Amino acid sequence: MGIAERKEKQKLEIRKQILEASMKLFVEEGFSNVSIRRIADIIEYSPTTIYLYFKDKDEIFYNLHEMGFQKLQEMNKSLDDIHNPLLRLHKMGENYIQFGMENPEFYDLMFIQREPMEKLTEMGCEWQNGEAALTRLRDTLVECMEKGYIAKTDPTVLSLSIWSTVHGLVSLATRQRLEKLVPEKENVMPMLRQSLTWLVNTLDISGKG
Amino acid sequence: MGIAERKEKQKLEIRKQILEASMKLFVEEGFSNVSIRRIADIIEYSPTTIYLYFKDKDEIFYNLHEMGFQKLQEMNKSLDDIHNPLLRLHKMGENYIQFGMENPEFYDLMFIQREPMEKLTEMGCEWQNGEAALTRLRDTLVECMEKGYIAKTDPTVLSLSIWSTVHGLVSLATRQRLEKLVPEKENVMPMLRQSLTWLVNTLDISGKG
DNA sequence: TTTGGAATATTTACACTGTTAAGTAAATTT
DNA sequence: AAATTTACTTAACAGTGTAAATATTCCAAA
Repeated sequence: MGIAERKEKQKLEIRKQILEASMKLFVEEGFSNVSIRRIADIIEYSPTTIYLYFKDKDEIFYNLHEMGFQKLQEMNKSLDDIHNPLLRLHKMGENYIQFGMENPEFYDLMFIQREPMEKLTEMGCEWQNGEAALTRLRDTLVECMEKGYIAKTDPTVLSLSIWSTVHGLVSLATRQRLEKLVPEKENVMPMLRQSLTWLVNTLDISGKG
Repeated sequence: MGIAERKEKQKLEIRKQILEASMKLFVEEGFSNVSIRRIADIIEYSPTTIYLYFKDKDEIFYNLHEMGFQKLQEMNKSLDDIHNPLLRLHKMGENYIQFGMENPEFYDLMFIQREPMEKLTEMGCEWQNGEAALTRLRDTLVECMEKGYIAKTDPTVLSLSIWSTVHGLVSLATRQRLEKLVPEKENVMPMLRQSLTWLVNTLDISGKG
């Protein structure tokens, strides 16, 4: 059936348009300025048409949240080249911080806003993207332990500790909580990096007998 | 002038009523359910009256944010009894985590939402509460270093690292990002504690020559 | 005691928000 | 060509924060 197929494609095309318009608003004007009506303006359809393609606004944000993970994943491709697992861990942390600071709105959606997670449980499925990222962290940590770069300990606890640290760094910075600790804007990123370096150095036992 | 004085008191009284109503809504129904109109319903005034006592909604939230810090400060009074600075650091972290998990809405306002910080720069003043808390952390760390409990390093960097870790723990937990890592709800708090314990143990060099 | 003015409170209104239900026009099938 | 399905729009509801205009209350001076 050629017609049904074409229709299917048209439907996907409009879906794509909606997401692109949302993304544009989202990146250029931030989370709070993405409204159904403004999306509708951009794609030149009436606001209610959007509901024929997405259940509600949160479903749009859920999709944007997934795009964010794709972006991060892309950034992390370079990690495969790093054989030393501790160096890889360090670079992984740097990428995470850089991603968060350069894409604060995406970061919000991925790790701060409640909506995407609620959508997830509503749809009864798993947080595949987040879990994949977490698994990568954990695997790297286990490798570090096996090769004697860091002390042996519960990998889950350690994953949580490290993720919390980098997430804490990014979210405190993007939510303006570091203005006293780091008064000048241009020093924020270096400071976050220093903090991460401290963490990795503290973990490192390879040079300590 | 007895009359002017009484009027002053009445004005403060209504201010207090507004804040109490906001707090009630805030604690019982959460951030997003605090609206000017609902506050007005509770205090039995028209919505616009509120603007005679607060410049805008964010100013109300700014005040709630300060109340949150008072609550946390109250919780931290017990810290004075702990002479061992490393133990004190540990307890400080536990209090922080407990406060965040038990008062997620306050925590939001204090460390996640952007509004209170924007209000702050708008008013041209400092984040006294946050800074005071940070100073306590830093002082404790310096004491730990001086007494040989932890390795000597830049106290600012270390303050940031530790704060980031505990903030990361609380915010990932309250924003539903740990559901894969810690599937059962009742295990979340213990897990956060374990993560903190790992951090403190890693810092501790007192038993290592 | 009455009057004028300041302080306080309310009404009305604007410009938004997400979302639903009903109505319409076009495309496709019968 | 008529009937039916699909795609889309219009109108509407129930909210939101907030500004301006209006009304009311209160107190001090004439």
